[in-house]
Amino acid sequence: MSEIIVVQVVLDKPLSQSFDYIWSTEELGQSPKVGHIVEVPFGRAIDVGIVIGVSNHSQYSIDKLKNVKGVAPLPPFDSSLLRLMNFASQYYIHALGETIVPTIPQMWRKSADWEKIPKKLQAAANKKAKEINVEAIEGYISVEQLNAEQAAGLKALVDLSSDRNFSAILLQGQTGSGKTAVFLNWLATVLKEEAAQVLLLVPEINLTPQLERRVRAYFPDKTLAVLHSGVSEKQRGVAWYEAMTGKAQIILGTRLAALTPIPNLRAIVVDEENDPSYKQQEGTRYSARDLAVWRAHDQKIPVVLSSATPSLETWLAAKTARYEYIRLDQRAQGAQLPKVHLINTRDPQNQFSPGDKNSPQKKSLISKTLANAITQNLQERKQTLILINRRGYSPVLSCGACTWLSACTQCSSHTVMHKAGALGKKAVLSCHHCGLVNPIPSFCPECGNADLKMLGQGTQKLEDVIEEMWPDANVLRVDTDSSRKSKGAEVLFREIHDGNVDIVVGTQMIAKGHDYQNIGLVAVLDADSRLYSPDFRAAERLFAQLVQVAGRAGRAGGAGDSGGNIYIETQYPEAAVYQYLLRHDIDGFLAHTAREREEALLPPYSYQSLIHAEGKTLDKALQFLGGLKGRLKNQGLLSKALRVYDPVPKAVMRVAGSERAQLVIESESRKLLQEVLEIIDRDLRGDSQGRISKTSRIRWLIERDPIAI
DNA sequence: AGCACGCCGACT
DNA sequence: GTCGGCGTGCTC
Repeated sequence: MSEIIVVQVVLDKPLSQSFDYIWSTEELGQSPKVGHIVEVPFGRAIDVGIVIGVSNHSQYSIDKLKNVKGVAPLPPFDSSLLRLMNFASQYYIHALGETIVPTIPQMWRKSADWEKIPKKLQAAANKKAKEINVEAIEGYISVEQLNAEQAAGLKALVDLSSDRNFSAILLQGQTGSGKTAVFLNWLATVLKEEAAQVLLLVPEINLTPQLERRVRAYFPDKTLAVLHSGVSEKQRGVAWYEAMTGKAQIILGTRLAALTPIPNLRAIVVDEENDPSYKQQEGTRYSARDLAVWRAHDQKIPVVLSSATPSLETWLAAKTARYEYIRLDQRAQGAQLPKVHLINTRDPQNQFSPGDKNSPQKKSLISKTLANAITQNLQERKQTLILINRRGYSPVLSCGACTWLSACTQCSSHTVMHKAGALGKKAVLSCHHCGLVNPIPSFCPECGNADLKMLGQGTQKLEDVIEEMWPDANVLRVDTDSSRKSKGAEVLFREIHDGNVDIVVGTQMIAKGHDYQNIGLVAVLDADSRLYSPDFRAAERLFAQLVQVAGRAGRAGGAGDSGGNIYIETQYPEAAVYQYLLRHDIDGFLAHTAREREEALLPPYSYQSLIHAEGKTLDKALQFLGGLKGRLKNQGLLSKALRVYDPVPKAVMRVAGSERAQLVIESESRKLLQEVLEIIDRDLRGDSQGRISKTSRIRWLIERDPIAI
């Protein structure tokens, strides 16, 4: 009888250990390899897991071991991918199985599907062959079409990446400076190597069919694998397979693509690297941007971080020569930077007075100065984009007689009024935190008064106001509600692009990566509201968003074109974020922010971590974290070098019925922080089942490098 | 995490 | 009498 084979398998459970199984080579038809995706019985269920070790003995009694039931018809994960997964698991303090399994597309997680897979792959291949023939017709943008600056940027990139070594490169340039053309041309040089594969990461909302088409047009003879949550499960499964088997040369996707197996990976691009959507906010809370840099370093390949407004982390690294630095400062094709106008809403001159003609019936966020500018822009037959960061009709309903405000029964937040037709047939109150939708009461639930008023305004109400102020204009609303109703945002963007719309009202969604041709004016109505957040990154995020929307204006660049205008309504025009924007001084703003952070010892001058706690009552959550802090203190772990703050309630303290608190830990030493987080993990696990404390019934979570505090 | 097992409270 | 609450322990 041949020797027994035991494999260690990790599963998608919050358990740090692996489980041993018998591997029957005879039954499974192959010998085991680390990285195999397998199906195993676990408890009374059948689960999918990853082989992380092979041996011929077990700590566990052999006769209690169960057999591996099946192996996925896939090559095993290679060692470099497993290194990446191991790193992510350790760094983000999440079990290995929980880190790996969710990155596997559904179709490869069920053995029932495994048999059907050859057929599916063939069908997909046939379909693809047809598509490519159509798309190859589109234009191929060659090196020759780059301007001098772009060509120099491309040459610098090629030079930096020619020696098969790690380098991280910041490619910084304004919207319209041609960053995309530069890095696509660079990727083309990398792809001259026959089997080479490249990874192109884009933020969530940027991965549009438009961009996909552009990439396809650049690389008509390469296979493209597109990975994001929007593509169907089946397509995702096929794309992932093509990436993993080397069939696809270009892997284009959102953050989840950062963890795709890519055996011949030669280069990575992270587009709009500062975008917050690179940070996963559930499960293993990784930063795809950071993992991309780690992966490039581990595999000794170049990674390009591209942005108009780099994150402070990246910008400082480039300034201090830890990263390479390539800049594109010209706006291509003679397009000018838009002129920035700050409208001080506290100045009565800017506001409507009751007698003004054109004054809206309803009280509106649109100031007189802005209204005049919009009227003029309409007369010039250019499109207007109006941004307001609030979905719905009215952010809160209030009682005219008492102090009642519409609030969610499950969360500590107000419920937003949505107009009839937006979320259902009738107008409703909806909670944007838990999704709860309730009918609108006819009377105040507190005092019975029937006079309920709407406070403030969202996209829906603004749409009404605009239709009233400019009755002849075609108005289109673009937000998650309206794009869900029609067939996705793409249809709406098409409308704008085709010039069927005069005024667009929408959330930040409309600012992302779309090349509108005829926007003469962009207005931002509630910019200040984004500064009220206690999060120290609020200004940095607002600045990046404003630069991005400003980039939407004045792309037409026709002869004698004024280059577009952006109007920002604010009560604080003197605030740094607006003043630097006024001068288009991105580096000035980043330098200013860097000084502030350095003084306060905030990231990137320190590293942070967050311990989340969630339970039945706020007190219990706070006590739980307080207890943890006490134990850390007793162990002598608190110091000037490792600061543990007091537990505090979260900004939205109550969500879906449970109450939440958090605790911030901060250190200048990444290593020290890591060590302490591992101690905390062990401490909390000691009294927990998975991630729920046994004694206090508190659900807890350690988050590394949080982006919102 | 899921799930079974087990021990106390108000109900057809 | 029992249905079901959730505290406790286990999963190779």
